[in-house]
Amino acid sequence: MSDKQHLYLVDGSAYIFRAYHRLPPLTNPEGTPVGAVYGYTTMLWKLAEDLDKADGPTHLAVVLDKSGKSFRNEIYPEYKANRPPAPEDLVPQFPLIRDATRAFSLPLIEEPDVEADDMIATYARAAQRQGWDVTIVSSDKDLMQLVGEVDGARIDMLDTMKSNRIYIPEVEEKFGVAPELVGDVLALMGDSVDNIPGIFGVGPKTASKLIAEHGNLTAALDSAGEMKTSKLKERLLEHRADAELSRVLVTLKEDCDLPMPLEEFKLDGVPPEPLAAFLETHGFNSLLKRLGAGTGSPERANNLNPAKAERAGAEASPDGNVQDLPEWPAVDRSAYECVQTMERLEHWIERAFAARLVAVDTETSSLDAMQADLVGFSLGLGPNDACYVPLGHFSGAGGSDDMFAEKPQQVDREAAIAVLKPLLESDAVIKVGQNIKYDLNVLARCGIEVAPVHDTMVISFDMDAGRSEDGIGGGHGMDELAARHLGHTCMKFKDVCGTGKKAISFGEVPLDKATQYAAEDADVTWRLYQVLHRRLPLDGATQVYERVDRPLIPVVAGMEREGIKVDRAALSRLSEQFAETTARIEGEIHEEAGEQFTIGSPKQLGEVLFEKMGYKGGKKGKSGQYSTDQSVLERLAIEGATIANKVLEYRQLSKLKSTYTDALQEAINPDTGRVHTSYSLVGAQTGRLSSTDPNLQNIPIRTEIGREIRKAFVPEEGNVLLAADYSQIELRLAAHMADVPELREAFANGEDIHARTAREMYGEVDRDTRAKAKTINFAILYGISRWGLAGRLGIESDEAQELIDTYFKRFPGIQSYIHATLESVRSKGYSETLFGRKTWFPRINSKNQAERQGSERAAINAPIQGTSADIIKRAMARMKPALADAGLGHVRMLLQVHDELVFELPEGDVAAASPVIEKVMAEAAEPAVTLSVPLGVEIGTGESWDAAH
DNA sequence: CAGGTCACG
DNA sequence: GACGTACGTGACCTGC
Repeated sequence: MSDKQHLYLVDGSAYIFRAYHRLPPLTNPEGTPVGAVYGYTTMLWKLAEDLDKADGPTHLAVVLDKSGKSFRNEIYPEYKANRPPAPEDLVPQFPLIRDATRAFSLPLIEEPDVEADDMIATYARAAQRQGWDVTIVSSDKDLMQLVGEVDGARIDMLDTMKSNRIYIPEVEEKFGVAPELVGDVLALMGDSVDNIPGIFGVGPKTASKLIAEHGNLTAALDSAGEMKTSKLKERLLEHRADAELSRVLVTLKEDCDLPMPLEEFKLDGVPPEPLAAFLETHGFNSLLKRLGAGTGSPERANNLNPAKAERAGAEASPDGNVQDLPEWPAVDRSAYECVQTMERLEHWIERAFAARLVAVDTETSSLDAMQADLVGFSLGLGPNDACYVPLGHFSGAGGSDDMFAEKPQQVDREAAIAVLKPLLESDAVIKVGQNIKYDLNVLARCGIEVAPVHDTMVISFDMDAGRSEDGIGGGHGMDELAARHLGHTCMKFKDVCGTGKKAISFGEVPLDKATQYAAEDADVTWRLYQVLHRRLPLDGATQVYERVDRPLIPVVAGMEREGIKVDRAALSRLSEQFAETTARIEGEIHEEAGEQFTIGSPKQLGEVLFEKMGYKGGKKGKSGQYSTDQSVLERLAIEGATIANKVLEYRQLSKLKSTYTDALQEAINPDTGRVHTSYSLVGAQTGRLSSTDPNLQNIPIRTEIGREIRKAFVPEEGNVLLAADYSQIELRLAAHMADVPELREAFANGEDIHARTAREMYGEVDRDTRAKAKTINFAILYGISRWGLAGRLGIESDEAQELIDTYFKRFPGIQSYIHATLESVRSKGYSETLFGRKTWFPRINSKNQAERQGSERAAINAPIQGTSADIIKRAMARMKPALADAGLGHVRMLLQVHDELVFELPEGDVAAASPVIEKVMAEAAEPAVTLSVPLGVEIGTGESWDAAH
């Protein structure tokens, strides 16, 4: 046996985070949480036991991070800037970790302003130079750079949680390159935990491939020039500097000052007294017993550690620790538990309380949260650590209420809700959902007010709106997110419930299958949260998520539950009236055409108009079909085609009937008697909400007949509807953002903005010039083109160009705003609102002109439309507390229509509520943003939505 | 399921 | 030289 020295360096800080996540929340006799300490202690115990083995330590030291800044912060202030604070029941364990180390009489290295990794690297190299072998007790990927041999002295790593050694082959397997190139791979990948940028969109796979192919980082970056056009190429070229900075950040500092010479790390056995005292203090009785016996294997010894938790910990992921995210075990649907007894349910709920963060998903009988019955719910606590709790499953025909239906063993519904409620309402436990607004509504209808919440869908939207990965798509649905971020394919709902006529409700799904599907959702949601949430600060999206969108989730859920009353009888009368009129017009059209045909078919209509009847008109689009839209028909009408006017009227009425008067009656909820829309928080790339089932954001208003439909939206007896509109908010924002003094001044003075524009452009204001100015103003907001403006104004395109030139000359701020916005979007890939909301434009540099120009127009509009959306969202989030403060807690906010909020309130409260609503809306940008224009708010009230305008 | 059309901001 | 021609949505209808 050689007398070769072998130094063990324990990465204590990394270990305790992992132990914290892995182990159950034990407490010592004093009530201090000690779960992580216990894990740490058993780990040291195990190392100490190896003392006499061949490969065991002759020297050992524990290295801890001490708070402070390292050299990395000097070159990159954002380094580790997004680290969340340590969980509050881990904080008191840090000093205990030191106590534990001292109890083992082990040297402890803890230097201010030096990171543990650098200290470990320095000691490891120093020992290696002396010909010692070194084992680094850690699984930190950054440290893998050190692995290897110099002159017969080896550095390897030991992951005690997985009990495996990491040497060159293991590193090569993980990174696809030799250890000395690991830093280059890391530089490309980046690290969201430490806030190391890397190259966005380049993950471990691409990074190792590039480095393996080109040999090093510089060569890999240089190769981008020769690559075929691709996302990757763009990213490599654009973010080269980030990668180079990252390379410096991931490089370990190997020449720190050594606070203690290596020789002092010599192990001389563990004196039993201090250790015994420590074990006793914290109630680690089984270890204490082993110590008394002088032998034994600490890893089996625990009376603190419930057997189940031990098992779960050992099988489950390393943990929720970030460095190990890619090491999660694959989704294993057989690992999920179907909870069928109260005892097991209480166990899960206890564990969820301890975990402080739980993924929640409800399974129901309907996609409509306001009609859905709760069929079951799932909880997720970690990778493959998830359960499904069936509540309303049944088999056989008749439905869950059928007394003949067979029901599997399930927890009693009311009892389950009773134990679930404290968990879901606890301030101390974060509930994570994918589109959790849905679950909020379902559960609110069960009497549970879920809070606080996170939503993986919204987090994704706030970082990645508009982004589309090649081939995968850019949506924010769970299946897509799982594919994109976890490389996992989710079980499809239709594989569980079938599709079309054969579809069954989730309650009919057998429990084993239901458990696989439902618990997987919770598992995947938990994983997505881990991956996405920590990216928020890195992507600069924390502000928008925390200050705009996250607070909005419960607010919008509440609005959906409120719904709005519609006058069914009035809608019904309109439907009848529209039916009669369309029938009459249909006859007239057929007569004029000389044949029966389907007027609602653009194909048939086009053929009748342009072939049979011989009107002139062009083909359009790839389909080769005649266009028969409004503008075409209006042109024909001017040319004397009476049939065109009839078709227009027919179209208008059949649209109003099918989309509104018929559909809205159908949409009345039988339980509440009101119409409940569903808002999508991720529907519009710009950050606007969208409304579906039914869409209450496109209720007619522009025509007299259309307004009849608005009249059917009414308050309850004794109440009124109040509509509060931002006036010209997008133009105001344009005036602010583009810094146009004339327009700012006009808004400040309360002038008619289109008239002011007309005065600036034409020198005089009349009906005609004001109308033109109005068109031009809107054209600006939407990204102008000479042809587009020409089409709208009915002028030639060179004349339109002159108008545009005049506009830019009068308002040079607008031109430079557009220029600067486009330049920024071209280089960064995204636009930004005043509140930091990003919208990505992946086609902004497309070679396809139409594609590129389309992106350019959208990119000009997005900051303005998006800022407006941010502002009204902030107003919405503040509205309820502001009203409550004014003693108006009963005022109900019902609808949002982009620049308008609709409320229902007792008539007598209008005078008190109006100024509160106006103030909240007018001041909604503050204090985050101070606008140079006032935000005007117009308020109206009435006995219908129409009357409130 | 895509395309055309049209309702809204 | 052709491309399409104002931004953002959702619902309904027809016809493949």
